[in-house]
Amino acid sequence: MPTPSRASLAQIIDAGREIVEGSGASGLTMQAVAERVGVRAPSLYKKFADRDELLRAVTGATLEDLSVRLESAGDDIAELARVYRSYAHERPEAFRMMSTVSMPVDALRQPVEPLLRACARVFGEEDALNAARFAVSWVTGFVQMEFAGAFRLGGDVDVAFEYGLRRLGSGLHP
Amino acid sequence: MPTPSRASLAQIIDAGREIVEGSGASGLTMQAVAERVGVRAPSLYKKFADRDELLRAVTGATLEDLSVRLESAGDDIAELARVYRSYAHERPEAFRMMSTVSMPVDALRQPVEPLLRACARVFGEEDALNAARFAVSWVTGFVQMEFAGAFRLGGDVDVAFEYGLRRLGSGLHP
DNA sequence: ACCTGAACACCGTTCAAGT
DNA sequence: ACCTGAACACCGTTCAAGT
Repeated sequence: MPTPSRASLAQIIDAGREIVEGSGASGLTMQAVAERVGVRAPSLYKKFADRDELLRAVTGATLEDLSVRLESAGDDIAELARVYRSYAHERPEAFRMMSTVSMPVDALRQPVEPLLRACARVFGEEDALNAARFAVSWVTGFVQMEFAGAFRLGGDVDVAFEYGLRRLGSGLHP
Repeated sequence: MPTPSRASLAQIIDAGREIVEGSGASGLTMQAVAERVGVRAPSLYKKFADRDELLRAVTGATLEDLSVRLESAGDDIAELARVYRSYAHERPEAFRMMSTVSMPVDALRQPVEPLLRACARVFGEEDALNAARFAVSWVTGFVQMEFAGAFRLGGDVDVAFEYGLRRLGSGLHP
């Protein structure tokens, strides 16, 4: 007779996200997820082809989370960058996975949407994509180097970020 | 009686770099390195405390490599960025490790030196550090998103890079 | 001094057998 | 239908025993 699955997909993903926040991506093992969800590791293969698919699902949830955050950030490019960075500070491990786990294109479309809109408003449709790529490259790189400890040798990092935001502004406004 | 070690530190690191280029960081196992160097895995622990230390050594070699490249790139910020990106394209896996493996501060000092000099020349000592961080954040983020496949949804990536370089220029020149 | 086999704990993954 | 124990291949790491 049909048996309902003991752990829903959403439950598994949530468990995964909690583990990531606590022990990083390397702590996200099939066994750890299974245990937290009250099941044995092999059962997870009913929902995910392999660990990589689970990583993608967890990262996908992070991207959706971030999207919501950015949506409610308004139309200002600088403000979007600040919200992006503060999200990264809030969930450093999840943030890392965004650039570590290779995601399908569709998952990346949504979170860039707000920035794309902001850029289109300021520069017109034509330059929007290039401008958005410029901005997103800078902010992503900044946070990543910050996390990598590359900004440890002097100067205030928050000041450097605001400096960058100003430069971004004058870089984008012709 | 004293026995000379069968695999030098340099040989091990070189073996590691070759493996990385072929199979990525995840392929850089103690066993794979040991085999390529003609020794058993436990022997490697004579030279490295653990796998992480080996990863750092390999990444350190990459950073030195990159430094040499950048040194011979001249004093132009845009040119430095181009050289940086082309190095990343040449050794994508090694490049990934630069932001994945957590490195000691000292290892990061050398490769930024040329950019720092270029920025000091253009903006003076005072703004050099902030300007360098702005530039390095952008170019690092750009290449990383390029590798992550974030730039797959339209537009030419090379064009976007040159666009970014122009924006970087007008962003940095007040 | 350096190297090794054997062992341990821990992975991901498969699959036949259970309900 | 879903779940599981057992098994396999593969890790990192330790250590006593070999030369």
